[in-house]
Amino acid sequence: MALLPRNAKAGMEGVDKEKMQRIVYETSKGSKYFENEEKKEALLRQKIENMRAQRAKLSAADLSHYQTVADRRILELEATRDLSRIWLHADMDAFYAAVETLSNPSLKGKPMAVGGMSMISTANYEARRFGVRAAMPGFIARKLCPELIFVPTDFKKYTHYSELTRKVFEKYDPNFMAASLDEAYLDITEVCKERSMSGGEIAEELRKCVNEETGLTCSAGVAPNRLLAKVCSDINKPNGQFVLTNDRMAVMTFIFSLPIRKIGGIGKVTEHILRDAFGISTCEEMLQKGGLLCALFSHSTADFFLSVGLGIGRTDTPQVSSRKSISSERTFSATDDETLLYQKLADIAEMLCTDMKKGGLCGRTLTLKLKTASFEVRSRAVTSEKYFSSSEDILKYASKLLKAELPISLRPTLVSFQ
DNA sequence: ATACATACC
DNA sequence: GACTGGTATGTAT
Repeated sequence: MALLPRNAKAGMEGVDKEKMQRIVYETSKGSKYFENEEKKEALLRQKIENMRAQRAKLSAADLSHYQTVADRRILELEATRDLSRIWLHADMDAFYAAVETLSNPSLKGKPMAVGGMSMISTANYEARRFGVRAAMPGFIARKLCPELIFVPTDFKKYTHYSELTRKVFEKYDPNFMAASLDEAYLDITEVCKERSMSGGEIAEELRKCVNEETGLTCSAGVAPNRLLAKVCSDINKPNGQFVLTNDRMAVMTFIFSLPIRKIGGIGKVTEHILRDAFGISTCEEMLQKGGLLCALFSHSTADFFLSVGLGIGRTDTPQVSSRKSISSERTFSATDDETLLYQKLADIAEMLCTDMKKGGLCGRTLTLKLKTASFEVRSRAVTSEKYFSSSEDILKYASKLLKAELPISLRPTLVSFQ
């Protein structure tokens, strides 16, 4: 059985999900992509089996030891709980699609997706009712919704509107953290205090202001930390908000019934592992099974799981760290023509070099990412003595890496690390 | 340092 | 017919 694609998004009530699943399945069944997905799922099942076996091997003494470890760690984490800050997570509603509708109002009310036949990056709410969603290939989306309108991606436009929203965010928190073009975290503790307003009142005002400045709507979550604020912004999407008060009991009540998949950082795979190997589906169960988690996961992963169970997240404002990598990748139809592969590599090297020059960046490690015709992904890296940034250097290292892989049928990529 | 996986938008 | 692209981070070796 295939894994479910992604979170069911808002606006999907009263829709024939089974029929949609079947269309998605029928459309991709038998493809190279599908075969690769099945292979990955088999590996995941294997990994889960291994974890179940490890779990079964734990003696009563082990279990009691790790329970003690978990109990102590829970107390330590609880001691770090900070309820003094108010965080707001702002999330634009169907951002790219909404921007495109703004510049072409005739799209209003019609199912529409931003992207093309190979991939969709955003679907508006009308399209979501048909099961169309981000990260779905366009040709499948069109099967789900034959009248779907496709609009090509235009990052310049989205960047412009993103800047408008950021001017608003700045007024509430000059140090706000941009998470992407359409999402940001704001520490609104000070502004709440200065203006004697609640987090919810600030959120209402901010959303109204964003709407006036851009014509777009957004949703907001207000909570004592960023992890919770992010969960909250999704609750009353679109054009809504949700406030979680700075009260330990309120936080615990909220988090306990929450499915773990709602938490940022817990994706499809982690959800599957925790459910099938440990019977964990809600955040409360993270705490209840804390001993097992401490026994079978690394220190940092177990810590993350336990803090999720406690509803503890980051409340600090880290200074903006410099970027750690820059990459350029392009997927093309599979070929084993070596001359063509080198040509593609040169093109990507050129694009990467352009981006590096633009950012005034250079790197020491070059990673060549290869996608085979069967959708398998490989990476090969070299680290040089000195930093480099010229397209000649990039191509020199990349060619060497590619040469070692030939002969091969590829649809590749190129990455450079710092 | 390298390879690969996971996650997020 | 067709399943992205950019960045960060975790885990294992």
